[in-house]
Amino acid sequence: MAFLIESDRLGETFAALANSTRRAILARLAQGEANVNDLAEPFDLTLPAISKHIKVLEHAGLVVRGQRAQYRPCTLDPSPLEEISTWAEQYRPVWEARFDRMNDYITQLSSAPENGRKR
Amino acid sequence: MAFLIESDRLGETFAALANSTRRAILARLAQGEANVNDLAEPFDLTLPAISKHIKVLEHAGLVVRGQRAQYRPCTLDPSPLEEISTWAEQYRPVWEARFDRMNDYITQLSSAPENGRKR
DNA sequence: CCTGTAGTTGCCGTAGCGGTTAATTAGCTA
DNA sequence: TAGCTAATTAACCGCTACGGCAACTACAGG
Repeated sequence: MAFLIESDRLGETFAALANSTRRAILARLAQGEANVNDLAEPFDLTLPAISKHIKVLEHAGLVVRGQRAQYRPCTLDPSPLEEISTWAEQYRPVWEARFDRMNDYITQLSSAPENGRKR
Repeated sequence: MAFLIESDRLGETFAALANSTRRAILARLAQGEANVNDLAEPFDLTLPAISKHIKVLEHAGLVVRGQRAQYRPCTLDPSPLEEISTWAEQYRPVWEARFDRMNDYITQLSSAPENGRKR
C-alpha cells in the first residue's frame, strides 16, 4: 500500500550529510572498509550512537554493509554523492554569472546619480 | 559567551537542502529574484511556513534578502552550493573507481563457471 | 556450555523541525 | 487618519533527530 509516499532520495542524502559525525564516517570509509568499532574510535560517542549513524547512512544508500563472523564491515557507496554533485552542478551557471552581475552592479552604482538616502 | 560552538557551515547548508520545499524555492530563485508571496504561490503551505523556510535558507547563506517598500525580495546566493559541489567532488575518485571494480566484477562473473544458484 | 567480543535494539529526555492559526509590524495609498 | 497589502512574530502542536544507558542478539573459541 505504498501510495503517494514520495521517497525523496535527494532529501534523504542531504539529511544524512547534514551531520558532521556522519560526514567524518564517510571520509573514513573513503580510505576503505571498516568495522563499527573502528569507525567509532575517533569520536566521543557511544557505540549505539555510531551504530545509529551508520544505519542512517545505510538507509541513504551511502554505506553498504557486509557480514563476516561477528563483524559487520561498512563500505562506502559513493553514488548518492555523485547525485548531489550533479544536482549542485545545475547551479554552476548561477555562481559563474554572479561575478558578471557583480560587475553590472558595480557599474550601476558608479553611474547612478545618488543612492541610499533615507527618503 | 559563544564558547566552542562550532558553526558547521557545510552541515547547515546540507540541512537547508534536505527539505524539498526549500530546494524548490532555490530552483525558483535561480530564475531570478522573487517576493515571499511569489515563492509561496506554487505550494500548498501557509505564508508563515514559507517565511520560515526562507529564513532557514537565509541563515544558511543561500538566500539574500532586500527591502523595497513592503516587499522583501529574495535572491539566490549560490556560493554555498559551490562549496557542497566542491565537497562532493572530493569523492569523485571513489565513484570513478567503482566502475573499474564493477568491470573487475563483471569479468569475474563471465569467467566464473556458474552463478546465482540458491545454495 | 560458558565467556568474550561485536554490534543492535529499546526506551528515555532534550531539542529542533515543519506546520498551523492568530496577532502584529511595516509601508503604501486614499 | 484609516485601510489595504506584504510579511513576520508568537504560541502552539505533533513528530523526528540525536544523544545516553541498559538489555539483548550473534558469533567464535575454549
